[in-house]
Amino acid sequence: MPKVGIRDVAKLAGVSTGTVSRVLNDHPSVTQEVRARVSGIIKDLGYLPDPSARSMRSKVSRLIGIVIPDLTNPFFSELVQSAEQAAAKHGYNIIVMTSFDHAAKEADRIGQLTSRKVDGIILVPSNDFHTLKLPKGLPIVVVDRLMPGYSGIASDHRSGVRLGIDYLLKLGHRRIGFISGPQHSVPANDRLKGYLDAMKQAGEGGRLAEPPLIAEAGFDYESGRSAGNYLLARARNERPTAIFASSDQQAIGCMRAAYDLGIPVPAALSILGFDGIPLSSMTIPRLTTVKQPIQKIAAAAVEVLLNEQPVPSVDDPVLFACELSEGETTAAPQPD
Amino acid sequence: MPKVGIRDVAKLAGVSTGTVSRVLNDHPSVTQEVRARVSGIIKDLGYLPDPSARSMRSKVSRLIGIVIPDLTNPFFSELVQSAEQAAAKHGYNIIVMTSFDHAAKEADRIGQLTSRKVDGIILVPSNDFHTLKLPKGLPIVVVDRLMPGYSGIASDHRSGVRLGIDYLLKLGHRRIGFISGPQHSVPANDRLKGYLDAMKQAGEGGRLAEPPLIAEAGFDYESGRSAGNYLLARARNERPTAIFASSDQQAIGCMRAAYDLGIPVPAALSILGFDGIPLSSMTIPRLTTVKQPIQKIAAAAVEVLLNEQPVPSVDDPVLFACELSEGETTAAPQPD
DNA sequence: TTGTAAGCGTTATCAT
DNA sequence: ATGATAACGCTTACAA
Repeated sequence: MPKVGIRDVAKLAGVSTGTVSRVLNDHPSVTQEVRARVSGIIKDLGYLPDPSARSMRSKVSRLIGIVIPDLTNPFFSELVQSAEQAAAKHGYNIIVMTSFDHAAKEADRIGQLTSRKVDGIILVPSNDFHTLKLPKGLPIVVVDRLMPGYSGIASDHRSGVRLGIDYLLKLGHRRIGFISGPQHSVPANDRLKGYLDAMKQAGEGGRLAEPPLIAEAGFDYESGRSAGNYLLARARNERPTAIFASSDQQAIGCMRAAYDLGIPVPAALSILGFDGIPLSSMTIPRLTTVKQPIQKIAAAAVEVLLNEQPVPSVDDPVLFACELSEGETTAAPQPD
Repeated sequence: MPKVGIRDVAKLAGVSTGTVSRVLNDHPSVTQEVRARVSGIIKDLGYLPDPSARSMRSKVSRLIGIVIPDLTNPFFSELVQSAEQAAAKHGYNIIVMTSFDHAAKEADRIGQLTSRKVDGIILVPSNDFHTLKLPKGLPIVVVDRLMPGYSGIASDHRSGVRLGIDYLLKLGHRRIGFISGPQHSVPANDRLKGYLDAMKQAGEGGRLAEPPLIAEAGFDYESGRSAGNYLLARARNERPTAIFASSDQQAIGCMRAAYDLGIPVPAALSILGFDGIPLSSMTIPRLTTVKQPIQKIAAAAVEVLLNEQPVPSVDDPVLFACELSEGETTAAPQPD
């Protein structure tokens, strides 16, 4: 069966290819009657416009690229899935690419997407993003790890952390430890700032966050575990009664550390995570965590790229509020 | 800066556009000298061929579609990531789509990919795949959940399970429970068969697998948990000393159930998972599991689509061997 | 409102 | 081995 093209449709409908094209693109200047007839024929013939030909003329590919550091990270896979959903609603499709947090790979991926003529790119920059020059002229929205100078969308990490700290304070904790993320990570720093702010404001009541109560680490499980070991390796009345981790994976690593040290959670140690990945509700005990609104972020990113939402100003990113998800790893502290 | 096209390259190189095109496509009939000169100009000008124009003429999009039930499932996200890697090596990109295990959505996605003119589709069918008609003429390789009548690539679930059972038998277990996957799932059934085979063969030594030692469940955490509860809700000398789950998530749910019942793992109960997702090494204690060779599967799928590997015959799928990953959830059984 | 026709940037055919 | 040129299937001025 010879493939059916726009001409076949035109011929059968008794109109010109131009009119068919107008119907295809919802151009207003087509009679209801003609539109109906043409649409009918299109359906009957099962005609599908060739996206390459379309894109070549119109310069619109209906493709969105998304570049993330690691699809294996549940946070990012949920982000991609949400973006796919949002894009599909608008007739767009998603090309995924992984940068492995490697700036060179990332630049390469972005180049590929550019030459693919995608209509926009959703980018979660690699951690050494500073090396990166983004192509001008192609709409790019930076997500999660905001970059100065580019419009971005993310959770409000800072106030999200505050949410968590306030919760711990309310439970009665005073020696609250913090596992921060990697030094150069923007969200990691925002979270750290949130912690410092909140502790400072807690003032005399909350013991000042001294460096010893802060451990720097990667966002991963193993780093969380060793950070936990570090924070817990001191006398009982010196060590934190609660630890706030910058990621759920860290928090789970920290649970492991506590377990290995024979410190019961939450009886002798409360642990709080950040992200709200599905995994967080599968641990034993279930992790209490600050949940990021991933779907909102993804939907907003897509809408910005499709101009359904104003492009956020370069120095004023769109931030979505986090919410606390109570699990079983937090409780009131034991007296010393 | 006016975009640089093939003509610009041709002009500067003092050749025709045809020759440039030949260089672009590694056509053999181009002098080394000319090829070098043209390539140089291409680099200098930063010329990137327009994929739409290319695709329109050549009918090749250098795009591969991948349709999976759920990107949030770590098994599938690793599959997608591996496929992206493999495709990139060949200059191909990946369009991801999620079916949410919904046949209608799945059909829609496949339709989209078809009209996108992707060069091939990697499909993990939804669980009610029987409703599905795959388009003829477009290379499709079915992965993981094999479908009778389509060429497929997967792990050898059956012998993978056997691997696990043999391991448990060797540890001394005889009452080995099994949490199966959903009834209509092909891999679930393969795993179940593997279990029945192995137990049968264990013969007198291994107690015959009666229905009560088998619990049917979804692949998810919650199902695993209730299946675990079911299997463990009996007198100590009646209940299994080891449970083999059909997925890691089930196994983790089962760990949870055991924990809630006060049954220590692995002292009083060994638990074995299946899949080998990253999560499996993060549990407390670390899960022993049968690991699927996801990367091999993804790479093979891509190569089949690109004709770099023979298309597996319709009734003889390519199966890759699993391997056992020893964790801390398995040990010799306690005497009754 | 609708038809006509000129491209869009390549690749492929046919000469040379 | 290379050049000239006609498609590829559609969108979009411009005309009618």
